Amino acid sequence: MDALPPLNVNRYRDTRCAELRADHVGRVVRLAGWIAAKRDHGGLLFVDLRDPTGVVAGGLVQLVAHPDQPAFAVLDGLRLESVVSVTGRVVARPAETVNPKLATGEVEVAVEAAEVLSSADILPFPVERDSEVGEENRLRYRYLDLRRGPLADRISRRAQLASLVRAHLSGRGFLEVQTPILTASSPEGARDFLVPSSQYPGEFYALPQAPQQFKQLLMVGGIERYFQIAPCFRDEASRADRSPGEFYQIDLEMAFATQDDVFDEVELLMTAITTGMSSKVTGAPFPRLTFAEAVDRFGSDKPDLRFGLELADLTADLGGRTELPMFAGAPESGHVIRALRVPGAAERSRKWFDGFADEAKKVGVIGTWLQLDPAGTKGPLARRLTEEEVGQVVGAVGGEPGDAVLVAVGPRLKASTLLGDHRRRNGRELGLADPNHLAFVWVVDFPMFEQDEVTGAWDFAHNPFSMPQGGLEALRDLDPGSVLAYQYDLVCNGVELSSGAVRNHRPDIMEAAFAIAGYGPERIRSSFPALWNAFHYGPPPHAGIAPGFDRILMVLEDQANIREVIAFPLNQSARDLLMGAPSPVTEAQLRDVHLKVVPPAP
RNA sequence: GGUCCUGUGGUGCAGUUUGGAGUGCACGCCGGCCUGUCAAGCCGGAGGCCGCGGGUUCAAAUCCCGUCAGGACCGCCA
Repeated sequence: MDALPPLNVNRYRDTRCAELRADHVGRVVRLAGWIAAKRDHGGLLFVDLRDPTGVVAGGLVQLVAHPDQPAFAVLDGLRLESVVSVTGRVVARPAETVNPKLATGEVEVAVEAAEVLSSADILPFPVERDSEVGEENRLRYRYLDLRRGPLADRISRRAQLASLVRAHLSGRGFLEVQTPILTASSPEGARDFLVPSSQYPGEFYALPQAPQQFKQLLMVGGIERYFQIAPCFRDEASRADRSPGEFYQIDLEMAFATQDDVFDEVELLMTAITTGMSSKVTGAPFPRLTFAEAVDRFGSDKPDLRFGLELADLTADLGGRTELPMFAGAPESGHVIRALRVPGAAERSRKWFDGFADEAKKVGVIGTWLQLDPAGTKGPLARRLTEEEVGQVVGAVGGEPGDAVLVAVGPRLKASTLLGDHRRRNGRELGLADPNHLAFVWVVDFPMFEQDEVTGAWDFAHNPFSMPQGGLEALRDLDPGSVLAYQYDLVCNGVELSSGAVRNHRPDIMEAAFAIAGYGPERIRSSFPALWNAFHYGPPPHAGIAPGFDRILMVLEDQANIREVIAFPLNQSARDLLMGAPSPVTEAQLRDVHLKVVPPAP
């Protein structure tokens, strides 16, 4: 049990539930808390009192009231979750009634007096009982959900993570700097949340999507190492691991630093976090995969490395060699033939396999398969390939009787990620991933540019401020598609925890990069004036990263949904069911900020 | 912007596939009994526009269309 916080002894209480042990027997104590449960025997009333220490920390004690005391009627008349202050004597429980499930189970408090501090209405859902409750209700009555142990525990772990991060990074010489919440809208990235200015009609602040430009400006300002547990705001759709609206990053940046320097610091930080907050196994240094390897071997830029099931490449073996046009023509059209083993899937329904083929079709890939039925290989490929070729496919993926082999033919990224999605889903369904392992991996060497499929135009694949590998020469001499960026992701158990980069601090290289993306220098100047100007007054080379604070906690706490590690989250559609946000405002408020609402056309 | 899943007393579910009386389970709520429970037990009771609107049908919780709400995913998230 963690140490209890200091106690203010006052008229409400002089002792906490979690403190009560056998050596308190005989003492008269005053406790305050919530009525967690009542067991009424007519001539005897048991009340479980839960105080703010919480059930998780053992803050639950049994009170006993007898009908000859006035306290009996007081407690008997209260609903669950009412708040009381009770005075009574700590007594040892008879040996046969000791409750080993309670930390305080050797004793109970014989109530002499009870004062009602507040009484509760009928509850919208059971608070104490460990039952499933719909998430809508949990969000609407978040304060009741917080009283239930698990969420409260995660919120307390969140605080622990925050102080651990601060202590560690401060100890490593990082300076915590707060950056503005009201700033300027930036043309890149997600949609901004806008805040209208009352002083300047028609002008707006924006909430920062990340303190990206500020942290780079801090580098120019001579701060050598910066960090912040930074709120980030993006007006974008949510996912299970992506909170709509707002989230937190452990934002950090280092001057005169290389990619390896950032990796070293982050490995120290992550190790401090995992050893301090988890019994899960991990090890530094973290392995590194290039983006290309990650896609080729795992079909994902955020692979879960806790299990194998690597993709096999059959392009060289089967491409151009068979009678099948879809295979035969693959190499010359620049397509790949990739295969994934799905353990034990030979007997899956036709619908399941057809579903795979449909998914493939949707992304412009041919999806086909083999079913390694012990009685004979089935599936469309079995009929079309020679026995030797079937053997090649099976051998490449390590297929065993009873498995299925999914095969995708198409453009490299699309064919691979299609199979990568199945790898991830099957890994989850089959329980292949060791839940006690944290498989960190650096994914490095992301491409600098990507090409629009339709127009053929090049654009930045990720952060336009990343330093291209090879600098000016690479931008000048290489095909844009083969320029790599000093851009990296930290991935753990299939979750993208952070993204970072060595920044491009050189205006000349920046101009060259923007030129490839079709932008003139005036575009940089008008879009990022502060950074552009600052970079003309001696910016140091710098690099950084921003691990997602909420996501780290999700992984540590084994939560599938990010709302489970946030005290007051928005729901999937970015509504706050508790506070009722967003909400209309008055005409007067709109006038103040010079806005008129135009309802969307029906 | 799109696809899919869900919506049944206060809560969590079953019933929907194959239309036939609001039929059921657990918890909670109200009342009664009960002196050792700890998910207390026993007896009784109240509580429902089956999310909402429209359609098909002799008949709709059930089938169809629309809509609203919650969730998962795609797009999106430099």
